[in-house]
Amino acid sequence: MPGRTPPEHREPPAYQRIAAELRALILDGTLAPGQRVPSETALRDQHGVSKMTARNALLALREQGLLESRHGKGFFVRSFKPIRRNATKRLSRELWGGGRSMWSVDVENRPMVAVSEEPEEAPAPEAVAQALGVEPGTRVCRRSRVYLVEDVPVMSAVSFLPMEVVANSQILQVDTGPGGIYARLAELGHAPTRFREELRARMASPEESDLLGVGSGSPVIHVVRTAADETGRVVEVNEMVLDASRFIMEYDFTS
Amino acid sequence: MPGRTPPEHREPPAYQRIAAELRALILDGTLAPGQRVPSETALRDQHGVSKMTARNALLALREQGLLESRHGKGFFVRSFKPIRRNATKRLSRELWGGGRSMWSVDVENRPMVAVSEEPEEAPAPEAVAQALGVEPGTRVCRRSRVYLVEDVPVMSAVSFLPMEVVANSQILQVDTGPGGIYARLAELGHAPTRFREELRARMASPEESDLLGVGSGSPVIHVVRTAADETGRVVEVNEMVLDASRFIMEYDFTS
DNA sequence: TAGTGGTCTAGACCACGTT
DNA sequence: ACGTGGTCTAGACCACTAT
Repeated sequence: MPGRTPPEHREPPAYQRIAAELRALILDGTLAPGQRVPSETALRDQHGVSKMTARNALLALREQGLLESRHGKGFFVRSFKPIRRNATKRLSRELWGGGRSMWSVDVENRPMVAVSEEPEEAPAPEAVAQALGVEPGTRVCRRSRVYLVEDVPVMSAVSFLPMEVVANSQILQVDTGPGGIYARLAELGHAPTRFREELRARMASPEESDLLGVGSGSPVIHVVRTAADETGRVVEVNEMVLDASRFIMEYDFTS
Repeated sequence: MPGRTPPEHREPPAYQRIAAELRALILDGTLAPGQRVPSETALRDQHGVSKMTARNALLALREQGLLESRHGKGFFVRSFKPIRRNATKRLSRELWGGGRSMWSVDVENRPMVAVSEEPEEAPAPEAVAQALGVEPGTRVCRRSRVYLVEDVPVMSAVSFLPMEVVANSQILQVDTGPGGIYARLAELGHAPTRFREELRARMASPEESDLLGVGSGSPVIHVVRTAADETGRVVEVNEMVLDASRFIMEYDFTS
């Protein structure tokens, strides 16, 4: 006879009870962000369950984004200090006067620094080629970079630009100079003025969770920004992958 | 002596091998969306592992959003037929002429129908009160609804509107009439013209995965839309939770 | 009744990180 | 050496769905 706890009518499973208990401790602040939670063995002893059941409770919370695990160290309460990213800066002040926003915790914007790879000439992926209006496989300028906040990567971005536009410009250098890509595009007579951002949320792939340092099973935000100049010519396609737990995306617009 | 497979130098765990195998079958279409994948016991026999290990492979894929499970029926390949939601309709045609978008698969927009609850007068939650510019706890009009596509819920939305604005209007009825809330607000002299959407992605809470019918561990998109009239007065705060696997969010804007 | 997923046990060994 | 998470076994029983 296995030592099962006698199931009362419609009792939730043990791992959920344990998870709920920890969840409460996290939400009321008893377990603070960054802090270690009781280990698998500790929970096993405390609750008189097997190690697997204790572990299941922790996994459930990790899946819900409340915990992260570090091999050999423990499970830790994840902190959510969101970075506000407002794509429509020009409009926002005009419309809202700077104030008034939900989730207004932690607005102090810590600096975000970009670490760029060497730009390269590469064939355009299918979808990018279509957006740029070139034949699939056409060679385009590819710029890849990772953004860090407090030395941890929070976002990766890959830009694609048509070679005819950027040829012989500083955009082909690692350092694009003051104002970045967009300033250089403006000097080339292709100032980007029209933008579209397409946005999805999904689970991080193994590579992405590795790159962004988030646990497997964490969500990411996948953004494709298409930028066109005044004539409607697409001059940049920028594919971004963001650690969803660190960002709030803001868009302002009018009727 | 337990019957472990002898670990070669740096071999990936068995459940990951099995998961990778299934993943490949899904990605190359051998296992089509909606189709059932081999059961836990089938995988156990096929790969000579324990049931728990087979199950772990399936759970990993579920966590990555590739599978969903139905108790007593099986694990099924999830289908991704995205719904495009363009919040900035007015601008989009103007800027992009209707065409050109990434992820352009499955654009045929299946109709989305709303099922509304009876509107009610309720105290405004903290954040909502702040956005509406009223005292916390002030009673406001609360409209809750669920949106269905092909009879499955894909999004829930709760709107909050100031009582002074909507008093004695059709907005307090279940059926708001042609054009919906915004048309009524316009008639009341408060046509919403300025919008902000704040957007986060995170794991679904247990209640949300229940409501949206997504497996535990699926991501949702959490949007708060703030709408103001010409004078800048906030006339609606709309909190939406979307099944992330079903939506592509589109925003168009200018420099 | 049979097959499926969901929970659970009581162990085991491995890999990682710290002491 | 020790504590931690990560993987795994060989069973068991429960709950749900179908036949």
